[in-house]
Amino acid sequence: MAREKIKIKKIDNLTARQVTFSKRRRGLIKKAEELSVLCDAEVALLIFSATGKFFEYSSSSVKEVIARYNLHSTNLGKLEYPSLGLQEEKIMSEINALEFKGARLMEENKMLKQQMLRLSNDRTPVLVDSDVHVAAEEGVSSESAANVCSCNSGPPADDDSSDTSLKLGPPCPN
Amino acid sequence: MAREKIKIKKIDNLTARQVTFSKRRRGLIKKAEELSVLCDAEVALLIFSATGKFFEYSSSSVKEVIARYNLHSTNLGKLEYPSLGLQEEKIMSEINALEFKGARLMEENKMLKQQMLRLSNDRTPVLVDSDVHVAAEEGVSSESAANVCSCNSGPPADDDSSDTSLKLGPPCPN
DNA sequence: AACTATTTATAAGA
DNA sequence: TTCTTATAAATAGTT
Repeated sequence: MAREKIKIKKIDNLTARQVTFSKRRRGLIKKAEELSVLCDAEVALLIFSATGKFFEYSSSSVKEVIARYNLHSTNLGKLEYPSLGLQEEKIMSEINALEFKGARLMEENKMLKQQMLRLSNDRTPVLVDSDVHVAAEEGVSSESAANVCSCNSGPPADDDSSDTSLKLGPPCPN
Repeated sequence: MAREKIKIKKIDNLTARQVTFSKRRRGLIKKAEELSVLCDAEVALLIFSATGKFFEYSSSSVKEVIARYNLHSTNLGKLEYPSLGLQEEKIMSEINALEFKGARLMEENKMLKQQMLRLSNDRTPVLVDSDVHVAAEEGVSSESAANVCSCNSGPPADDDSSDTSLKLGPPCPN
């Protein structure tokens, strides 16, 4: 959208892609904030870079918005429970919890398959995170299988975290 | 950003606010999609209008992105609940279905870990979660590659878009 | 990180 | 809501 028009497809050049990611991420977050302020809307924006770095914006707190999302999708979505009284909220919580577990398992599943691919393709040894747990046995533990994704987790190696405009909800302890 | 420059504060006039919401929401979602495509990023955007209408965009599925978010942040508190004496068949079957899906995923993940362990034993030693008992049974059928895909585009969502259910492959015997 | 030539987004008005 | 259009913003390629 500047010197030349571009096609919306994955940018081949890595450096160019990272630069564009940085620029557009800022622009997107700015616009998300403007929308929420101008129109009194609740907005949550979650972004994972290709290398696994995480960025977010939320007009309130991400957890709040997600909770609202869950209420919306569970209560108003596919399942129509016409006569559910308020006291049945706990059932909804249970369903939410189960859906969360399912989503987590899918995520873990995805990562396992990726690891598997690497294992079967690479000749070089692959370091596999040792605490990949099935996160649904009993209360989902907090020491999740988080950082199995390509990049090591650790403190974000922020290459361009010169962000000043992020209004974060709850701090992200990662 | 057009005929006149505006201040980023809540728009007083209701109609103007709604019009702006509509326009900017579309623009925001478009840019979210462009970011995810151009830069190979995972993006989820949740929007609630002031009147409670819900809009979303996600490069994969919202639940997946939220699951990933949860891996990065501290897990939500366990949603516990006392015994509910519910009779609602629909609810029970829904819960059963979710539990079944969860069990399947757990089982599949277990298999994946076993395969991975076998694979790595055949090659270079790799550190694998220890609570996987390698019982080397029948050759785990590789099942459908169901959930490996990660980037389908969310719908442009002009009204209430939904689809929020877990997408699982067809049931399998193992 | 800056700089701009251009493309986009969009505020007002119809 | 949709379209039009003048203007503000965003941004692709360059330095």
